[in-house]
Amino acid sequence: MIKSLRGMNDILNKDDYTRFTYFIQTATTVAQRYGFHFIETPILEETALFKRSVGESSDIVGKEMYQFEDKGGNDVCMRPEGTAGVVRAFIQNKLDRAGGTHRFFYHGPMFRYERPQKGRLRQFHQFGVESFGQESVYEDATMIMMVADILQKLGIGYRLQLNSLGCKECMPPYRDNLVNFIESVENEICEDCQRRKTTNPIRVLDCKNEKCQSLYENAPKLINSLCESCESDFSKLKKILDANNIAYEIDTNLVRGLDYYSKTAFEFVSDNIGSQSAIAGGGRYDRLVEFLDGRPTPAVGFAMGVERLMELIVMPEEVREGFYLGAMDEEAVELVISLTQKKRQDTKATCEYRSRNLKAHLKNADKANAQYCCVIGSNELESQTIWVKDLLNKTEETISLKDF
RNA sequence: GUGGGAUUAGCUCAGUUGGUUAGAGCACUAGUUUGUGGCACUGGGGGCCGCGAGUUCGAAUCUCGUAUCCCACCCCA
Repeated sequence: MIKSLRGMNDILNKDDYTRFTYFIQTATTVAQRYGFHFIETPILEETALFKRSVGESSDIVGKEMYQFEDKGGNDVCMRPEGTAGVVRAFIQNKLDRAGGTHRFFYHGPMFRYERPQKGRLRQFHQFGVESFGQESVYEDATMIMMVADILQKLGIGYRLQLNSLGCKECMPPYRDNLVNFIESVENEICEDCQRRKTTNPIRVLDCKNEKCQSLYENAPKLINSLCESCESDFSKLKKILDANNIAYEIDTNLVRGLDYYSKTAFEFVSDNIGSQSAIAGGGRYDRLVEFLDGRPTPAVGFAMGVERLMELIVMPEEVREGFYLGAMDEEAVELVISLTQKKRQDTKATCEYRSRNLKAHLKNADKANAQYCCVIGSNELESQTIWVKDLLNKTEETISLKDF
């Protein structure tokens, strides 16, 4: 038997597909209310796009990409995340030159060659949004409120972690400062941290090793080294979140794994889905458009992990809807099919192709979760009527076919 | 990539010190006398016991390999 590849799942059982579609519908509705519109970009992109945007020092690009040469000899990758493609499309379509604000939302599969675990798949789905052209930190706050809105509508509890990664003014000096500090304790830190020192020094701060953590207690903190503009934006952000009743915790060790982030960084985490606890994450990336050869354009965005959210969703109760039709006489089957077809123009309608007794039809209608069970037997056929029972209100009537 | 646990019906799981035709609940399907659903009762279908080797008279059960899922690390949504 041929099976799906490791870490790549089908979404086909009822619990999965109802949750998946409910999530996409809910998130789409919210994003549209915030004035975002749909964008779809290719799954396959030139490898260079991800190397330049996500960053070669990141694990995602360094060891997790589905990268190969296509038949035309191009070095291509299946997208490991969504932002790079949207930024590429933004620049390619010259929206960076058009000016103004451009807001997009997208959803689709992403690919990372990781060791699978609960909440960590090789093909997984993200819902994300990107906003271009807004320099204001209020846009960052709006992003966070949008995530909170979506989660609230889905009945999902969360903790929000917040940090500022600084900008090109305050980050580099801080980084040098931190590297100096790391060198001062270099002999005592773990191997991973020694590697991080050169690849991505900020990452040492959230090392899980207890010994490292105790050494880093005295490490310089970026939050205390922010420049005036970053400091003021971070205060504004906290203030606006306070004003809108969004609870958060400052996590000075929060470092997003993608190199393009600056200033605001945030992560929504859940304590109920195991160790892969990040359910949404995002932040500002003011320099990425320029990195990818566009005109400098401020931008901010986030992405949500659909599979991780799915099991947390509190699903609304299923409601009875539409019609079920059946025949109790072989002669009536084709009439039933035509009537079902007619009903489908306005609502959900299903029918049974076999002629069955009334009890069987009522059972079927119940299982199909229809509100109305409609049956035609020999009596109805003769009088050109149809028997209709409302399964919800337990009422029934026989009506003329003309009025059905 | 490293370490650990699991894998038996569509789903959730039993299965004795290795011993006859491998079980249950749910789900599916058909009936319970002829036109009234959810409930109940009675039948029925459905298993290469993950896959491949080995030990044995005999393996779901023991050994090894392999695949997948799960847990932790790592990483991140």
